[in-house]
Amino acid sequence: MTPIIKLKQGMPPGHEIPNVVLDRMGFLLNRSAQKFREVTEEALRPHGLTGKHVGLMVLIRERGALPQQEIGKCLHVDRTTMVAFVDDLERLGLVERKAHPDDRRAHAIELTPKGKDLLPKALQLGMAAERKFLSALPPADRKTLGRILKRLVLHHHLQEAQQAR
Amino acid sequence: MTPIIKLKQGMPPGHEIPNVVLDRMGFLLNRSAQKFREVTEEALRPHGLTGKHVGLMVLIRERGALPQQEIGKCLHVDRTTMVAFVDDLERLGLVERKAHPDDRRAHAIELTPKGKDLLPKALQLGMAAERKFLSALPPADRKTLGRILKRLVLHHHLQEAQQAR
DNA sequence: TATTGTTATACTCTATAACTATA
DNA sequence: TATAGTTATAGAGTATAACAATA
Repeated sequence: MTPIIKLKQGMPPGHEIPNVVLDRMGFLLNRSAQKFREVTEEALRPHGLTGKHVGLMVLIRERGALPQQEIGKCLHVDRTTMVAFVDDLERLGLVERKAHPDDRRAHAIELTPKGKDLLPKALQLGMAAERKFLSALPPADRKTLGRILKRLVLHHHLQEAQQAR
Repeated sequence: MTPIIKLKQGMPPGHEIPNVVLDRMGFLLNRSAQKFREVTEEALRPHGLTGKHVGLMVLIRERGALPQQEIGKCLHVDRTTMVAFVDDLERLGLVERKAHPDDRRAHAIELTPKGKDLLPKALQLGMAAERKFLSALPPADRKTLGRILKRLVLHHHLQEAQQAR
């Protein structure tokens, strides 16, 4: 005999996220960021890349060759962490540490031909993952989410830059 | 001589976040979640708590004594990770592992009087941190952000629950 | 003296595998 | 046989301290 009152589709009873938790911004942001990373990494894994790697390459494509710390300051990545990221990309043959023309301490990180070649494909995979991640939202909400988060992140970035002087 | 054209306030030249980066949802979500955690942890540090600890306590207050895995499923925390969280809170004297009435394998995690006492204060600190974090946004946007993220997180939670059968 | 890149190191967050005591 | 809790362990992600080369 099938029960007349159905359980909410696909939800094991008792494991719903309670509202006290769903109303906490920290929980929402953490879960969202975590899930997004999962989806993106799954999409980029065949190329041995993460979203951060792709972001780094996009930045270089837009700005031209940059020293590691310059990249780190734009992407909010520590200089010691930058070493590993650039190591990864260099090992994959996607970027190269060239000599910096004005400062012999610094490197100029450049995209290799292979990097320039792969980047559009990687970006495409990343954007497909993003669409998949946002698929539950109506298009207007996707745009709104981006707008609000952008404002929030810019605010805190600016604030930290002011404190750093 | 003061320059007539002022730099954008507080922004060291060249370290703006480029638009190619600001348009990536992964970057926005990661930075937001990371910054939120910073602000929250700063507020709760005097009590030796993180946002997750407070979330755990709130859940118990709402639902009553629960086994660790039950809590973990609501908060999306692995059972091995739950051990450490409950250890932390027990060490602080805020929760207690009681015997579960129906299952001698399981614990019933309860708030101690000290936990019940501290929780409102901890929640208050957490919410103040949240307000500080969101202060750059107009009130309507704060509400909208919560609504959109809630929908997103619920969608993925539901989807994972369906796949887990 | 300060800065770029580097290494070694450590800390947080999280998950996997294997164990124990129950069910 | 499966499950609740535990332990040991390992992997990401990130940061601090100290160092060499250079500014």
